[in-house]
Amino acid sequence: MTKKLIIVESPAKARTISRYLDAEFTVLASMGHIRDLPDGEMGVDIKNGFRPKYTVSNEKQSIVKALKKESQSAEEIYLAADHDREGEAIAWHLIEALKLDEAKTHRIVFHEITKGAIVKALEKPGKVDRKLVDAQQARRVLDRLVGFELSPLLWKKVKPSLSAGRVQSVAVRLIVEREEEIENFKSSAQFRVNGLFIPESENFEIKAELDHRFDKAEDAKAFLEDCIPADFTLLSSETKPSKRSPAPPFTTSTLQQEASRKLGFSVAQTMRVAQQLYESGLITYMRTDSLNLSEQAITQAKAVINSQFGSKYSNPRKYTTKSAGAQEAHEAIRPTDLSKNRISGESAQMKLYELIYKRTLASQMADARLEQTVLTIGISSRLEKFIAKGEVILFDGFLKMYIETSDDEDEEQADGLLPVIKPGANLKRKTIIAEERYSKAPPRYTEASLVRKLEELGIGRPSTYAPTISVIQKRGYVVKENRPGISRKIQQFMLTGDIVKRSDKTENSGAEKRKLFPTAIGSLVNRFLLAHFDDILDYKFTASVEKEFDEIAAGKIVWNKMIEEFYGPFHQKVLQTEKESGKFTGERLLGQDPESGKNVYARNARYGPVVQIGESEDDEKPRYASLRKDQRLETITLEEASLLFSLPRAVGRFEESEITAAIGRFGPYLRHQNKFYSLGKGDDPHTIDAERAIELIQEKRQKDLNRIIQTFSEEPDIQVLKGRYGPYISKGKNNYRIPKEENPEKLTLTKIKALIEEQDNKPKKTASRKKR
DNA sequence: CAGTGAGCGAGCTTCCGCTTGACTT
Repeated sequence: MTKKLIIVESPAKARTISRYLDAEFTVLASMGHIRDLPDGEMGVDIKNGFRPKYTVSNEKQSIVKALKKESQSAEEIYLAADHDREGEAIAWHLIEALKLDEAKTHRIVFHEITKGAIVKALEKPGKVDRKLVDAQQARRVLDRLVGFELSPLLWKKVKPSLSAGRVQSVAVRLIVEREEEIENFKSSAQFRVNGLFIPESENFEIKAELDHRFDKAEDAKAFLEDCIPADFTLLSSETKPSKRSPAPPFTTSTLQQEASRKLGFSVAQTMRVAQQLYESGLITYMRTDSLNLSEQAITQAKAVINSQFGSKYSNPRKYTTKSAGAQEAHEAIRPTDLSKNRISGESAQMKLYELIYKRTLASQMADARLEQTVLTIGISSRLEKFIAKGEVILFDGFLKMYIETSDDEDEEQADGLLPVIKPGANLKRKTIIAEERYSKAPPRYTEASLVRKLEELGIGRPSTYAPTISVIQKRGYVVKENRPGISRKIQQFMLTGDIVKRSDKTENSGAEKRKLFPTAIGSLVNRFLLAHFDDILDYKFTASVEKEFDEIAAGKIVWNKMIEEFYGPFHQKVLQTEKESGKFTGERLLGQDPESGKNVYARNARYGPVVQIGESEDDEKPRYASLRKDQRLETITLEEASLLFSLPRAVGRFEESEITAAIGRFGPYLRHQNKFYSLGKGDDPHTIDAERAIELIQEKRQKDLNRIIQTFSEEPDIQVLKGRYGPYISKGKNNYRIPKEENPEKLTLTKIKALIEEQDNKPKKTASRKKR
């Protein structure tokens, strides 16, 4: 009975649209692309104009079948995939795979899901733009050729199962190069001087910083001493108005960044929660690069702001996208109903919704008006000046709703209100402090800041940011980790009363939380690819091929011609690298071992980076030692290598057995009678002596003894122990729960055996189902 | 959990960009 069929990409969209239309319309979803290149082979006929071989994957079979059935009975078919390159291709694949009759098939597009927009789109149907489809084919084939020729090369030259691609390899490069920048960064210290002053006849402290920083401690100290007899006078007081504007509404990338900074969400978590909100109809589509808000949203925002804060807080705005390669098929991410300021549901959903709600409304609010005041304070004994900066909010505007955060950790913050005082006024000095401050290396990437960088370079799309971040971690190129910083001494001089006192302190610097670090294999693959395929690893590669895709879409060049021009030289390089270069281990000659005179190398081996004494070809096997986690193949020195070879080291004897010290996967440890004892921060495996080692062993034994609740002479394998999560039963390497109602001290051996039996046989409890 | 590091050779791995469930734990 259906007469008209509309096909969109997402089922949530299909549901909404069908609500707006009469029963003569059926709206179905294609669930994204319905066909693609096959999984297990290249699927591109290189000799015949790069003709792609498209297949319908198993998981899409049932969708295609359903769409086909419905389309055969429909009088008119409207293909309403997104209005961008991929959407156009989806529409074309639908025609091909469903064998649609061109005469009754139409292409329609809309950028917001409102009744008006859909009706308007239906009124002027068009045809699929084959040139745009060709541009998509070029994109698809290029990515396949690059990925499926470079990856096998890596399997041969570096390690099996690795991968390379236009997007992921650049993401890894960014992280490797940032690490190198940090490694090469030379931190320098300068003395910053801050003073507290009180104006005459005022009861107010002014914090001011000196307009000069001192390189040397003695200069900083001399300055403070000069300040002892000095008079302080206000030289000038300048006030000027300023304003601050709200941030635009969210795109995928900015949502990921803010959710990471404000809520601590990973990129994948943000997308998972956003998807839930989208499917519940609470927000618009979450994979978008558009800043656009629909007319209806802007109107509703205005009404909500007017009624909640008054009309002077409202300032309807339209934002335009600046980011490279944006395709703008959707709206910005916003609540579907701006009158709903909170939702019920899981905590993560509520938090993310609130973030989106506030950001959207704030983007439609008035600028904040501020007044900035700068006071300049002169010193009678010196030429330098103290500067105090103050900022007062005259009108809060959007700040009432939302304040965007920044990645920059130590942004200068202006103080609040400063008193009105006249130039020429005298000020009393309270304390002046000169403190050493070290310059900071560039920050390591977080998942979200890496996404921002990729977007800036025009690499990847909203739908691939999260998968890309996860694939480079899955391949082992990159790890997300916390790392402790190092504490260092800070020199500080303080002037109070008439005395300059030295008062040093320590600060912890360089501690990292959930940051991305390159692994040994990540750095190695990056070096290999850069050495042979620097053009593809070029940060501008995507931008330059995108330009050609645009030319294909404009009909200026033919798609397979463009691919041909790329593939020729690329494939030559693949062949040449395959033939001419051997296995790539990143081998470096560090020098000679002073004992044997043999060569010392650093290289990547089967289980990761090692240092090696002697040649692999020699009859006598080389000696190996693994690198520590904080050491890198590219930078390790001969001295560091010889230190690694000094482990495992014999420390002494205890109870007739040898104690050895070494560094393992979990840090430094002692080994004695096949038992392991972790070394803490205070002990170094290279220098620890027998006395200290025995002390540690006995400490650990005592601790273990305290853990024992029950043992059984007839079954030495079985023990009842106190653990981190309460008492438990241990048998060999397995652990077993003790039911709450049992007293662990009184458990009999028979009862224990029954518990073990019971838990061995019963599969683990299934987790409670997720509510929907 | 605290080791390994060679080579043989079969059979496997891999890209990016659209979109959701259907599977476990």
